[in-house]
Amino acid sequence: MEYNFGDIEKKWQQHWKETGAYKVSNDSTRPKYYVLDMFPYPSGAGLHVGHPLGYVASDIYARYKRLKGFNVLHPMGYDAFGLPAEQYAIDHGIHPAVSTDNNIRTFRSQLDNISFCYDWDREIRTTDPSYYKWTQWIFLQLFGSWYDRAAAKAMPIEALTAHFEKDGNKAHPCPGDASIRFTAEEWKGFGLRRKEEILMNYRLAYCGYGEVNWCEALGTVLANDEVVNGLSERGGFPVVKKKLRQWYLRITDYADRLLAGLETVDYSDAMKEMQTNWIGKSFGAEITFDVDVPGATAAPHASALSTATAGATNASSSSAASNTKPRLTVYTTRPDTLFGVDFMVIAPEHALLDTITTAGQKAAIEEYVAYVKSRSERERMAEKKITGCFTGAYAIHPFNGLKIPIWTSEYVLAGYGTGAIMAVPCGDERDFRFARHFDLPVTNIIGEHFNGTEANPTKEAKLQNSDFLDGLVMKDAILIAIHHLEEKGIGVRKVNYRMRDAAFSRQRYWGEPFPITWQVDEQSEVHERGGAKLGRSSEQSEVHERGGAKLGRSSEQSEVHERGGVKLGRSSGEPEGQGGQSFGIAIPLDESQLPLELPHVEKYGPGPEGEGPLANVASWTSRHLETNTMPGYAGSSWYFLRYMDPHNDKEFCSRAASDYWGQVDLYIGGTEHAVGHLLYSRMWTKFLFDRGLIGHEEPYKRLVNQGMIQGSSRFVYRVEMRGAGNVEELTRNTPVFLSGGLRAIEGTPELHELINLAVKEIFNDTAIDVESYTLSALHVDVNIVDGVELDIEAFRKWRSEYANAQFILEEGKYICGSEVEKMSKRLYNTVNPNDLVLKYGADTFRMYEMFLGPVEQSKPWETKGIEGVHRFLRKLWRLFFDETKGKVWTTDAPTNDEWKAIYRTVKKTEDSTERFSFNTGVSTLMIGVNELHDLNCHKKDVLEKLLIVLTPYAPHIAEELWHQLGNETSILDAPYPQVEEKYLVETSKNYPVAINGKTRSELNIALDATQQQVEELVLADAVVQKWLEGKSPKKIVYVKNKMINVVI
RNA sequence: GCGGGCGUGGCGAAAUUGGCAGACGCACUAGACUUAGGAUCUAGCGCCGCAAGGCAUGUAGGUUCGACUCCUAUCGCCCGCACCA
Repeated sequence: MEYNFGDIEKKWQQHWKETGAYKVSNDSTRPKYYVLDMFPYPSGAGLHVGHPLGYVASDIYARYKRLKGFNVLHPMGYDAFGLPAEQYAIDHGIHPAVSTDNNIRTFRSQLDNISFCYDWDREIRTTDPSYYKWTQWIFLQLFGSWYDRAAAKAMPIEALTAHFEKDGNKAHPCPGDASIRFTAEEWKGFGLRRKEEILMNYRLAYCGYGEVNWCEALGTVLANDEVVNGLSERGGFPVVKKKLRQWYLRITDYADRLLAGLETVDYSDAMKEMQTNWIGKSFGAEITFDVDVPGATAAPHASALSTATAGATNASSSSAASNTKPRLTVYTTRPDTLFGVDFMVIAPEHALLDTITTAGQKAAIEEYVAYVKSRSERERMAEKKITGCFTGAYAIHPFNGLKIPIWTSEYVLAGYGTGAIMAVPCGDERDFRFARHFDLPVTNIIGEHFNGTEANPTKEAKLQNSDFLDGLVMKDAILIAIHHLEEKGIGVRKVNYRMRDAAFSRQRYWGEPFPITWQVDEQSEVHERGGAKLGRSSEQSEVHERGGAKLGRSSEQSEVHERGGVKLGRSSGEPEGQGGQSFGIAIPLDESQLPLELPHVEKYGPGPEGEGPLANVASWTSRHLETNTMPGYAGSSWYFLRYMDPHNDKEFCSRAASDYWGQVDLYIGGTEHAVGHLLYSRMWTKFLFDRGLIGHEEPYKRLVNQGMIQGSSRFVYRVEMRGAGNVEELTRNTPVFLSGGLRAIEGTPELHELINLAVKEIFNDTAIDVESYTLSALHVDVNIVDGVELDIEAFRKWRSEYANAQFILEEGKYICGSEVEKMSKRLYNTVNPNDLVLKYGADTFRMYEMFLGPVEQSKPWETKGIEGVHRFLRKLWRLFFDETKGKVWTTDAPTNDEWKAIYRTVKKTEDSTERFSFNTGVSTLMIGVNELHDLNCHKKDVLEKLLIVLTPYAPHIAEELWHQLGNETSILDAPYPQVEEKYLVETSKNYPVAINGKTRSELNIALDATQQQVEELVLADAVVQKWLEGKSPKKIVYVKNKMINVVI
């Protein structure tokens, strides 16, 4: 009886399906365990062998936990909204719903082939209205909530209006615009529109204008983590800054808790580090300096910047508009260096720039600002030139009254801190280079720690030239400096975050519609002018002038800092006029109107004014519905909850279900979601927790990041020749390839001669004489190469131009070159799991994926090695059945050695599985089978235990043999074997005996031997005697159950 | 530049707490069985050496009776961040 994996696997897959073997109940007395794979996007390309790595690992663990008696939730579904489907629709005219459906089918069949233990009754798709109904519902909860900073949790917006009615917003400063201040009386006096504008500045999901990452080619806005080096992550298209009306999530209010929560979860240090960096919390102070503008009395005129960007109206809020002297606020993490300030630098977009520029410097500043505008994001990132321009103005040092020149330079970013810095060249590298470049004097406040040629960012130096801070160690001076600043009323302690609020809308079709309608009241000019154009008017809104309440807060990258007076500029060449407008009142749909279904469209082009395609749908715009859709991460931010209660049409997830399943115990996925998906879903979870909708505030208890499977490319070497006998022409139609091993003698006369002879023979023409040749390496499909040996016939069929290819072989074979590269269709090094499952079976495939190496490590794929794993399964089979003799297993009682072998295997496999060391798990099973084979053991009692521990790795063969042994129930629920330690107890051990740390001999000694007994035995040993050469040892180290070391 | 990770045979790797380096597998070599072998089995397989033995975990030091493991420096590769004040 042979191991016929094809039939066996088909049979059991069918059986498990019919018996609902993977169905999971929420009602169980067993302890729960939740294993989750990161939500896949079903791409059109299908899976290659790299994709299922994490799925196999989580599947093994889920099956293992089940055998261990847990009620295991292990679901799968599809994050199916997204750009590629829409891009495909644009290119091929196929509706995203259709292509997505096709992709899911392909995906599913590939998954089924590998036999995962998913409960498919719980499958979810983000594109399903019964799913996105609840995405919309959660959005409405976010919209209807604000973050109470005092209580450090999200609260319903009604609680906020109650505060306003009572005390105004004194106790709850506006997170969106700190300049908004009002009393209870004023609040009551505001009209509806004004009230809504104010509330919008508090909501956790809010609408505003801001600079966003706009990708023209994709026609959409991208989140920060979707932009790589100024290009879109998908497709690599250029990304520019553009102002658009956007929805945002106020994730910044959760920054501290997202940071603190990392202490409570089991993620890799690298992952925690990435998230921590992304959040970018820093401590420091904001310091305000008086500014002296020589010769300035006249009202500010239109500056270079505001001319270039008509939308930049924020200047109206800057101090320029008032009659008071201008003041400059900087953010610094090093207030201890206050006396080392030699100049100030403000961002070229800084609102104060026009105001403080002196008449004499005006032309120079205009020229500089124009230069900065001309530089693209990419250029700024690529070449870090030192540039800048003096404004003519001076800041006044608050303690010593010195005049500090104010410069502007692009190295200071408008989006971080206050958009202005105090430059301390002796302690900051960039400041120092700037000072050097412009020949500015450098004050040394750290004495010998500063060598005059290089800044020293130390915190350990004792301060000098620093007035009241003199003699203090810098790190101690920080708090003292802040204290003085606060006392003087010119500075304030300040925590800053690098993270920005998350842009939460896309100008696209294939996403969740926002359950929002826009009401445009009688006061709104937008209404009169734009009708359904929903605030895309190209002219200025009057809101600013009227109320000064700006909704124009923050994109993810460039934030409007009202207090610091930074205004947002725009790159030149963009349409004007969307800055800081209002856009009517956002009215949430009633819960009963959900889901707001995505209407069918035939065309996917942008709306009349650059909105998403929904703006072209009359039935949509007539209802004044929001035309943006939600971004890819909306549906994936809470999906792990839906799996717990997937068919609930009353709630997103019942509290009973989420309390039962709780956190995801094990979450497996790639690192690419480190700062995107993981932060967003952590925030959503905290929000749902705050609002009492779930009982835990971290979604994923343990996160494991699988490594990437790289491709192992194969190359053939085409020989291009010149010479007599028309060889060039001949080899053009009949390409000649040189076996890779022969490259070792490239350039030698031997190879030249070899090629010459070979070509003469190939073309049967003695007139041919090769004068020179070059080799060019070409990628060849790895699937027609066995290890490194090319299948010549398959190669000739691979491409028509190689149909009559000729080969110069070595030892009758064509050997390919190889190189590890990214796995990619383009490099012909992708391998489809389907092919391997067909050839070796799913069990072999699963085990080989694991056998490759540690799950978390990246490693290249080598198909050849799969045969070792396959041989192992066949060897296992032969413990039960012989090809000719048939059944060989018996019910005889096992010997002690056999028990020992099996229990050792059980113990080590369990240990490996528990540690996620699946590669050693597989090798332990191999060792076990090898041992049983050597013992010639075919005993049922032993083999049964082997099968159970094998089940998570190779379920089909385990189930088949389990039944062959006469079992009636499924092995999937068999009890995991208990190790009987008595068989593993040893009475003696073969100790390695080392001389000076080097193993020289071996001695079998009883485990309970004493030091003295051991010393006697060791000294009696012939090998030790030899090494001692008659001397007596200095010392004999004896570590029980480990080793013996004789020190001479 | 900053942060994190990793360097072990021809290859993928193992060594869980500082205790026999290279388990397990691929590839390779020799042999057996066989009509056949891309099946199976047996043996070998880090490097140098006939051997005794020596040398070996990127490199150089250190701690220790003992170091792949800990410490210091250095080189290389991978990942993340990158004017963050």
